[in-house]
Amino acid sequence: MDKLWYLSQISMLDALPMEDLMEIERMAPMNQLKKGNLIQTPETFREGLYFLKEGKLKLYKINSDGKQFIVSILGAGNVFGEMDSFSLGTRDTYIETIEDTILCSLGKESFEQFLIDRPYLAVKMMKELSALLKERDAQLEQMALGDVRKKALHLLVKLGQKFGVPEGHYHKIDMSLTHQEIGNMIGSTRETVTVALHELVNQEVIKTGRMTIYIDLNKANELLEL
DNA sequence: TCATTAACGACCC
DNA sequence: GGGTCGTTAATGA
Repeated sequence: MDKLWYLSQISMLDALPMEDLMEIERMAPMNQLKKGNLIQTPETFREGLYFLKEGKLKLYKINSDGKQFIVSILGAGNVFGEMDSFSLGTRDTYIETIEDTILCSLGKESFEQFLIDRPYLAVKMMKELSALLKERDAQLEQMALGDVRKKALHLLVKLGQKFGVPEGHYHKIDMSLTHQEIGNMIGSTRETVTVALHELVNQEVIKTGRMTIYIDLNKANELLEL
């Protein structure tokens, strides 16, 4: 597959002229990684900017009890990384591939110079960041005020919007999702998630299969409005 | 009252 | 046999 095509699919870069994409391509080597690969820990942190071309990553932290909290799931087209001038908040996180993944990395020096030469890219990055903030806000509200059923539903809506592929009046969430992982994402336990999902199935908001979930986004949003 | 803990059993690669 | 999923009784905030 063409490297330039991948770059043009990355939302933060999609406004860039072709010549800029070609320059990034020259600067940023491409890495292929297998599923289940731990690509960063708080100890092995490296500055730089990373573009996710294909596959999915999970970003998570581990608390003192050894419990895992999944901060975010990134898919193709997402960007992560950290350096002096700005931060995407990934410094102290573990980052692990949950699918076979193609990653493109840009060193700190090359990117900062690239950004200084192209102010319009900085504006684009601010838009990305503010969208991210807004999403975090909504998530925070659910985490603070909702019961587990609402937290789970809100999470599934987000995943459905990001990774959903239409199938009938449902969206299939295109990734392998265990109850344990959902628990890790909303700060709850597997058993509670199982019960909560079962209730949602009874309300016909979602359908479940083994490690897959289908969600009716319209019904789900109606339910969250209440 | 809602969620966690702990435990057991079933199902399926 | 390990990972996933369903259930339930006891306990906690």
